[in-house]
Amino acid sequence: MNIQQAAVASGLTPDTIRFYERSGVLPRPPRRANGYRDYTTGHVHILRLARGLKHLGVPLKEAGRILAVAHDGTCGEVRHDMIEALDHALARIEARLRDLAAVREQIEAILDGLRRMQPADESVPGMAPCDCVDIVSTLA
Amino acid sequence: MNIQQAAVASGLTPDTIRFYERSGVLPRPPRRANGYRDYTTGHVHILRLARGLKHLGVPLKEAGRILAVAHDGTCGEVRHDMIEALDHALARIEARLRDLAAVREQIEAILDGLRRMQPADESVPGMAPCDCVDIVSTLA
DNA sequence: CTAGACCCTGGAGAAACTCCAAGGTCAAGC
DNA sequence: GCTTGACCTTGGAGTTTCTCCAGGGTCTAG
Repeated sequence: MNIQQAAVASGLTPDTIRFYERSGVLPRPPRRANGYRDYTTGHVHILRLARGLKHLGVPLKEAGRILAVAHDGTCGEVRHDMIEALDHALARIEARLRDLAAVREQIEAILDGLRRMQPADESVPGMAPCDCVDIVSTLA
Repeated sequence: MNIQQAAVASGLTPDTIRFYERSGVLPRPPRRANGYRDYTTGHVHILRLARGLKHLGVPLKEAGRILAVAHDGTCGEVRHDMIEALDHALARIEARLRDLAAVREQIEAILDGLRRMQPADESVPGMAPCDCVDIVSTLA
């Protein structure tokens, strides 16, 4: 699998993947005769985890350590520290899930306000700027 | 409420809040006689939304438009575009929630592997580096 | 009235991408 | 075989989004 396919499969971009590799965050995939990177489904698995850690705001340096364990099962770090890092990541995930649920509610409320505003002319985009102070300001 | 309190209440840092304000992403709060920014709970509400959008990776420019609607109910943009932007944000949230759940499973699997490794010497940190190839490599 | 913890602004620095130039590779169609 | 367009490579520059000072003012408690 070439880098483009790995990117699509993992939700990252080829540029990001190359950047991660350059930075030592990702394991280097083997190269084909022509020099192209050659990814396996195992690599994609790691790429997806990298993407998840990125979404959590885990610094690349720490992400690299976690990915190393996931990839070849060796932790250069002490096992105790590794477990701590992973527990930390888990806590971040829980907090983030709560966060996002709250944001979803906020956005749904705003959308609801906007939609109730002018139920007409839905089919006409490019209208004049709208003013919906009363409706949306009730959301605070 | 001063900027530090607003920061704690919203989960952002004072630096980030000032940066957002400088960038035109956040509404400018009133100032006290001494020049200090003075935040209300309404502002905190907006700050929290800003944090959520940041977590989603929404670019600041787009976040600014959404926050403007949430703050004073006016969309300088056309309503249709605004709804589109918010729908887009909602879709991002759903995808992100799925993402994080998957990452949680991945991390739990790795943790499980690490914990099963050496059930002894848990109380002794600072041990030699560990090697757990067999256990963790079964996770892929 | 002093010490410590805030606040302000402006600007430098860092982290994590993102894009581009210059050039090689490949698969499809003529 | 040859062209065309989409991919790949590297290295480096540019952008976004913070993050951290420096230098100075303000506030609260003892």
